[in-house]
Amino acid sequence: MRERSGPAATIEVRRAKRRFFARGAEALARSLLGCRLVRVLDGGERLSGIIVEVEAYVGVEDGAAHSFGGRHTARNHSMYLRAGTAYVYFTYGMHHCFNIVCGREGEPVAVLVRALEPVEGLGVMRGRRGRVGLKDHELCRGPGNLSRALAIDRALDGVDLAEGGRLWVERGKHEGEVERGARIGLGPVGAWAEAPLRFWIKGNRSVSRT
DNA sequence: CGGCCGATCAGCT
DNA sequence: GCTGATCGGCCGA
Repeated sequence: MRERSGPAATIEVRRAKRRFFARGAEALARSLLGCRLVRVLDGGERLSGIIVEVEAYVGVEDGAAHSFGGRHTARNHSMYLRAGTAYVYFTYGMHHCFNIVCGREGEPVAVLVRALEPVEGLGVMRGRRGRVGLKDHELCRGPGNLSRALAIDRALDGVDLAEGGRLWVERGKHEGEVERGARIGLGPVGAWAEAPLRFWIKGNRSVSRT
């Protein structure tokens, strides 16, 4: 069986507006697959990739979410801002994870973007990853790697994707099947550990796990 | 290929 | 003091 090698999606150069983000995490997660995440660096370099893997964190009832039980701290404050806000947090002492806030205003709901298929700026991404010999499909595979490749860190926590000039989403469609399964890396959070809230494009090589 | 583990630090108990 | 929405190197099979 042959792996697909073409791009995962057809992109329209149409920036996602507030309304696109203002819905539940599971619905947004599915719709983000096939969209393009675009990042413009201070120097003007443009980096982008097609979103191929996401996880939904559905709100205060979600035992695996940073906002579980209404927890509201300095770290997760962005989750309480309006839909379309970036929630970027630092974890394991060395990695950043990039999320898109969704839901109704004030509801701490978000989608974690776990992997991209690189489209623009692969050379810059490769340099930023700092590891030699990476294949294209490894550049943005995994939430920490994606953040590193696109220069996403806490400086972007709280920025508005529906307004901002350095980070946004372009609507796109993909043709592959969507698969779903348990989210990755969760601790003992009961039934929430098994909830099938991770979504990915079947067969795409940039997906972190299959 | 799969499991183990260290890195490294902010947030929380 | 412990743990984590991770990653990659190392080890053994």
